[in-house]
Amino acid sequence: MPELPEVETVVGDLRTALVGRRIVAAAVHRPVVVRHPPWPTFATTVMGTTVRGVDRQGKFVLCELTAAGSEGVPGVARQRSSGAVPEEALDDGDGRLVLVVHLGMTGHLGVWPREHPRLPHTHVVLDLDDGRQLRFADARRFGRVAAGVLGELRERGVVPRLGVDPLSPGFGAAAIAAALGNTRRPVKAALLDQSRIAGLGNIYADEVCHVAGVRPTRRCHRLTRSQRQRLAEAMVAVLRTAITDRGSSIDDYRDLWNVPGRHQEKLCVYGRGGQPCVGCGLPLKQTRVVGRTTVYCPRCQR
DNA sequence: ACCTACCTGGCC
DNA sequence: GGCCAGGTAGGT
Repeated sequence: MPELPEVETVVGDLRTALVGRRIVAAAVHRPVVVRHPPWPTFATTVMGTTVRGVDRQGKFVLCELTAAGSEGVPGVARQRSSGAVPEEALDDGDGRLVLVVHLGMTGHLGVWPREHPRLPHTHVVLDLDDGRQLRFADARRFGRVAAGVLGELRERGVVPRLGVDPLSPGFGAAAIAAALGNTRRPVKAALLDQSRIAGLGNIYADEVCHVAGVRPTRRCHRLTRSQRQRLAEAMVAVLRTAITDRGSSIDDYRDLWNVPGRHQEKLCVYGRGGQPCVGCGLPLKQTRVVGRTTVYCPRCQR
């Protein structure tokens, strides 16, 4: 399942593959995956645009597009045509035209030569000016694509308000710890709540709790200062390591070229219910918290 | 703050 | 043949 590290991996690879490329054709084979604007306007919105940059907000992939035909027009083309521009230099304002992709559970973005056979369940195909195609495939169709001005997409709820991004340079451990809040809900609920903390899903929420030594069932308002601090630090450490490993491929996640990540082998608790804890050897407990399968060590996590 | 629908491949 | 996986939206 694509969570922050998988999305970050895809975003980095997309940046290399797409920046500077023009979208010369757009085909939607399964209109229901296009969240906005209604097909076929989606196709005309992206057609003829050039990709200026690729970044991420939580699990949302944002490809910044120039308006069609605006390349080289003074005052419209921006001073960052090289593609080697650092991420921070990108306009993160709501005025930019963006192609938005959320991968949901089984969504996949691929970049392939036009003649390369398509993966099953390929719903959207964008032809690029280098003879390759950006393809969106998704067996379970929980994923969505959209295009438009970011501010309008926000107003329409296509891109929701997201909480702090644990890897954003703008947020330190204190801000992340505060974002957990003081509710009586279990800490796992807060970790999964994208409007508090953006980017964690079921896999990394459990891993973060394990590394922090906190039970996923612990209520937020009962967290000690030190537990909050450890959770904040664990988020950064777990997510960064997973990104280094190019994400976790449990069942479906693959990168742009269909290559799996390698972090699944390093997961401490996810998918390991009943197996011995890497810390103490006691069998890991598998339960259900806020409707999600949850695994933790009853000794190492309090 | 909770519940259910959405979806399909994989597994018992 | 039926159930389960889970991110998000939308409803109560």
